[in-house]
Parts: sequence; C-alpha cells; structure tokens
Amino acid sequence: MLPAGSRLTRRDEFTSAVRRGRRVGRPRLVVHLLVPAAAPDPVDAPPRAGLVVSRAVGGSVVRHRVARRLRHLLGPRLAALPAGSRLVVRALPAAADAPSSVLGDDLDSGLRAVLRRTGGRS
RNA sequence: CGAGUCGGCCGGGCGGCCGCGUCGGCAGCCCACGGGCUGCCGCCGAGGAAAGUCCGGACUCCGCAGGGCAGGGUGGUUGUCAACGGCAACCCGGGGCGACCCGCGGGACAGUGCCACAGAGAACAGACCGCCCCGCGCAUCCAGCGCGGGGUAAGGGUGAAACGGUGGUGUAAGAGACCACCAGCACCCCGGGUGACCGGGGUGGCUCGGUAAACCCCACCCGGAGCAAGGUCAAGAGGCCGCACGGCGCGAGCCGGGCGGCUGCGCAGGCGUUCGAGGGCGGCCCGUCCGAGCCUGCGGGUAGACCGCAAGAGUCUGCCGGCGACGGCAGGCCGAGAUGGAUGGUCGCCGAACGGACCGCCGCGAGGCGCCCGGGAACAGGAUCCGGCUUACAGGCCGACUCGUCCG
Repeated sequence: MLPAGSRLTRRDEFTSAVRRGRRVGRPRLVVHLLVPAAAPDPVDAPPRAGLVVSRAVGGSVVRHRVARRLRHLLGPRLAALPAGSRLVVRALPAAADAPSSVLGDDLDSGLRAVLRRTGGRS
C-alpha cells in the first residue's frame, strides 16, 4: 500500500502525466513519467504514482490482483524518482497472468529507460 | 483477592458389533451388448451456525429501435474487499472513574404535512394566577377591597418542549430596550489534517422548536429471472396448419409416408379477428414490431437419463508492507455430492459442569482439600457454489486490558 501522500487521486493528475510525460512501453505495461521543470523541495513534494488497469486486462478479480501486485512493487522503487514527479503505470493485457517477479523486471527496465530519457538534463 | 471490559477457541473422545450413501475393486446372475441387479471387501462421508433466506457476488438464460416518466437501495470520513447494507481505523454526538460501549450519523431558512394529553397559550405564540398604572365605587386614622380600562413574558402553574442563560442598567411594573460574560446561529480570516473535522481570531443581528423508520430534496449505486438457471440425448404418442412428393380416381377428392411450424387434455363462462383480443421491446406512457386467439373457474393428469456438480475471490505456515481491516511473495494441504434425499443405533472404557451422606486431614468457625457415590451433553443437519449479516445454543477453555484493595 502506498501512503496517502504518494498517491495520485485526481483525474487531471493522471491525464497530465499520461499526455505530457515521457512514455516507455514494455511487453506487460507502459510507464509514463512527468518530471517538473524546476526541482522542488523533496520533503514538500514527494514523488507520487498511480495505476491504470483497464477492462482489457481481464475481469474484476484479475484486474484487482494485477493492481495490488503493481502497488506492492511500486513502493520501494518510488524513492528513486525525482522530487515532484508523477508516475503512471498502465497495465497491458499480458500482465493478467504474469507473476510479480516478471512484472518487477518490466517495471525496472521501464523506469530505467524513462529516467535515462528525462534525466539527461538534470 | 474482588468487581468488570473486550477478543479468540472447543462444542464429547477411543474401541467393538449392527446399519446407511457416493465411488472403486472382486465374484455371481440377467442382458435388447449400452448396461442392470445382488453379495463381499476397501476409501471417503455435515456445521459453527449446514438455519433464517436478510444483503452481496460468481455462474446461466433472456433482453439490448427510440423518447419520456416512474421504481428500489445506500447515507460521517478515509480505507479494505470480486462485491456488499460487510469489515477496519478515525471523526462527531451520548454514556461510563476506567478498560470500553451505544448511534438508519446527509438536508427541517426548497416546499407540504403532523405535534396527542395536560395547559390561558404549541409555531408570523400566549394574559389563568400574579405584577404595575389609570378611572369609578366602598372603607377611611392607616393598611385595603370590589368593578371597569390598559400595560407587562421577571415570577407561579401545565408539559417531552413555553421563543437563549447569569448579572447589571433601566422602568409605573417590565422586556436584548441597552451593556458585560457565556451558550448557540450565520459569514469571513489564519493554522493543522488526504478527509470527516479540529484549534484560534474577527464581524453581524440579538436567538429564529421537534419530526425526514412523514411526503419530499440532494449525492451515489442498481436491467430481468433464477441450478426446477441452463445444456445434451432420448420420447416426441395425440391434435391443428402449411409445403412439396407418391399412389388411386374422368373429376371434386381420397389414401400414404416425409419435412417445417404451433399446441398438454376435458367441461363451463367471458372478451376479440383490421371499430384489433393478446404478445415482444425489464415496469408505465408514447412509439414500434408481430398479429388470431386470449383470459377466468372447475375437474383430471405429467414432470426420464446425463452434464451443470465442485481446485477456488479456498486454506495453513513462514517472511515482508500496513495502527488495522487486508494485501504481496514463497512453500505445503485439500473435504460429501444425495434427488425414495445417506452420518444412525447399541455396548464397554474414559469423561467436564453439577449434586451428595459417612470417613480422613487442615481450620476457633463458616468452610476447604482428599476419598467414595450419583450424574451424564445444547442448538441443530448440506442440496449450484462462495463472502457477510442475523438468529438459536448445555456448558467449557484461553488471552489481553481496566478499576479497587492488600502485601512486598
């Protein structure tokens, strides 16, 4: 479970991260990351994350299980993100019956790629 | 030691004999070769609530031209869950010294309705007693008494509730009429919190009842029916209609089987066939499509086999995240499947609560311990499967915490 302060909750926060953030695709998920132009104070603005698991992934039992797995995987990786950034992880249909270890690998490589592209200048 | 609060667990055990259900094996008998019957052996075989059927889901079928209107549910916040009216934490209000408990906990300046009895008066309140002023009369030394007119919500009394509370100013007596503090309401600002909300400050007018498990308004959610769902295979007997075919006949037609559709039977009554019964489109209206049968009562029937049907939102252990509900990862484990509805009976041993005279020990004593005897288990049982809630229950065990007292 993510603490309340590290969660994306409002609709516009999701759309801005998906529309304006950097996007990297992996077989089972897509990573969107939006880093603010001016880096704020890390204490005031921790990195925040949200999940998108659509009907295409499966029925509601499957969708909730995928969301719970991603949520647990996201927790320790959040600290590595720049302050104030917004992360959205979107699950693809192949994520439905992937174990946590495979999802973790996809998430790691996706995060590395998206940080390499955005983090080049800061 | 006493009084209490919260949570969890168990709910007879072992063995013998007789018996029951599914499945498997073996043997015998029957056979229309699909199988059936009987006997023996073996494995497995009800619950914490299997219950009430009150919620929520899975699963299955139906529906998914259009427009409008109804209907049902939920109700602090944030989480959790497949979902919920469940659960957790927190907030607010109330109760308790406390552990903790209780709350169907949105809105009553959107509107409407209802507030019994008592009481003078109960929702743009209300002068019964009382208090005060004026006039008249009586009395007249004073105090006063009666009648009439007026003022007054401070006091009495009624009530669940009487239009803010306390103190003062004021006045004929009084009143937020005015003032201070307090309570409450509305609005604004600052700070904290994801949020319900909390803390602080200011301004205002002086106060403006309850009931929404009354209608209603607001926000959010919700297609219908249910395992007798539904599917496959048999049986499709009988009746009616349509289509093509074969045979017979000069012909109208008759006979025969085939395919497709509808229909369970008899009697009685009612409505209806373009002046449209009835049905489909979740309910209603409009609309739209199909359209000749439909409805009610009485009588008498029928409901084969298999699948669905059991390994899934399952459970246990460890580690990790979280205050917690719960979740992630790894490993282990796995339970009946009836349909005439299977778990029972009996015997032996053990057996808690509880009851009891003698005896023994301890104690001044009430009594305690031991021995012995008696005593012997509540509520209740699957039927598609899960998650909850609620209700029933002889009794027992364990843990955490609170308060009081005593000792150290």
